[in-house]
Amino acid sequence: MNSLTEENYLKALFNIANETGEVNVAELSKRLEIKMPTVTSMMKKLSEKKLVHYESYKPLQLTDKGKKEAGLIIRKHRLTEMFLVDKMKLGWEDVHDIAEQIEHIQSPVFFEKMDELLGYPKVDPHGSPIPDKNGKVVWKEYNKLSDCKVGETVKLAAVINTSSGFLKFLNTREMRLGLKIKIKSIEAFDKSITVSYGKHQAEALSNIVCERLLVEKQ
Amino acid sequence: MNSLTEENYLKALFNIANETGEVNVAELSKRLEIKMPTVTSMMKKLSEKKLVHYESYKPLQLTDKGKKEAGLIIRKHRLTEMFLVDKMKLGWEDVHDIAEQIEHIQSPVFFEKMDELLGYPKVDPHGSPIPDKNGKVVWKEYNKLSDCKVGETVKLAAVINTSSGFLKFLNTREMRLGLKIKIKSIEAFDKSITVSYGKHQAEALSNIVCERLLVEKQ
DNA sequence: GTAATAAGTTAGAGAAATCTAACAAAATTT
DNA sequence: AAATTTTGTTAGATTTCTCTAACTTATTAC
Ligand SMILES: [Mn+2]
Ligand SMILES: [Mn+2]
Ligand SMILES: [Mn+2]
Ligand SMILES: [Mn+2]
Repeated sequence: MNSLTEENYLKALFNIANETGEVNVAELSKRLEIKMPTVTSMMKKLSEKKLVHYESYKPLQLTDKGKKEAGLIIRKHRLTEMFLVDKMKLGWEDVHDIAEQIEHIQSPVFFEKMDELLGYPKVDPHGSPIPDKNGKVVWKEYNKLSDCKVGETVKLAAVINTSSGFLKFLNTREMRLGLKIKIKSIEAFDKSITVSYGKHQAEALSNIVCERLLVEKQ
Repeated sequence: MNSLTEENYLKALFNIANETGEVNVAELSKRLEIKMPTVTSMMKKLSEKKLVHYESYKPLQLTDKGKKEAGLIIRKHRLTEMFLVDKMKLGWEDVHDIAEQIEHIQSPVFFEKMDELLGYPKVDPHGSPIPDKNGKVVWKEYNKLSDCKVGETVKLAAVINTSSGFLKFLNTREMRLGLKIKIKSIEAFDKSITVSYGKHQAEALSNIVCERLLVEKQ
């Protein structure tokens, strides 16, 4: 059994590896807001437990065992987020902080019931894939809205940044996952994009926003 | 903010006081499965935080502040149990261990939503009262089934022992809260009681069982 | 009312998770 | 290639929560 602290390290290792490929002590330290010497000693501990491959000055790597355990924690996190949105009617901007806590609950039956009630969902409310019961996760290849061309019609599939602030911004524009979006024009100067969707005929979105919206081409 | 450990001490103090009136170090130590010297030092700490009145060799007492905080944790516990049974379709014998963990979740909105979805319940699945938003709890006066007379018809209102084993036993006899039970006879020798209810015409219940069943007279 | 037992405290130590200060290695810049 | 900066490690201390051993106080038994 891993402690809550160890679980948070595993999850961070898994997430950073999925985002940037390689994980180093400095990045992990920044992500967890824990000083580097503390991270180093935890890496030694997780190495003892065969969850991490650790060698001084080398990039950090989860073992297969570590990947599986991390995947299962993320599974609990994302199932929880889905449950909170679908069954408890909380906003997608409110669920992350609660899921950060509930992901550590030890109770297979609790999460199996969640999964069942939700109808075995494949993605969470932010479009992130839910790892399977072996902790395995398959990422679909999406495009950033900022990489699309004028005239294309795309479907909003996922959001990269899941900060409450960003999600609340999307709420004000009535943007939801599954939304069909048409690219009307792109401003060369600042790469902002004007799109139309639903009742919105011409909504201007900054490049910063468009880089955080993942879409599927139709 | 109190730590998870502190919360568990507060809750135990509250529960023991409600069961037996007075709380002493030995009882608290037994309940929490923590050695007495550890309990003593935690009492000093909680006393510092104005949550417990502590004097050497005197009975332990929660302050008003301590009672409120304990009541609010128990509120979260019992709301959770109700949610797990009513909304997640888990058995009343399965929910306590999960609630023991979820009661420590920090998220007012999460528990308010639970309360709302449940329609502001007053009791949990075991018949225990749910403290209000100020941590206040009012116990109804129930009778033990073992104290009833032959010929009386009573309603099952609560169970005292909420161990999974006892609740599974009640399941095998199809006994639920709200059930109307008629006392048919009492065996003088061992104080076992024969009752009828639902489809059950004559079910013999040992005194040990009857002492754990709280009923309301009709 | 003394002896035995139970309950409670003090003292000291250990595990887990964190920190700061100082040093060492690696990468980057010039 | 030397200097500088970034990254990572070691050493030692701190906080929280726990324990055991030894001692003290209170209660119960005789
Ligand atoms: Mn999340
Ligand atoms: Mn998510
Ligand atoms: Mn319970
Ligand atoms: Mn209960």
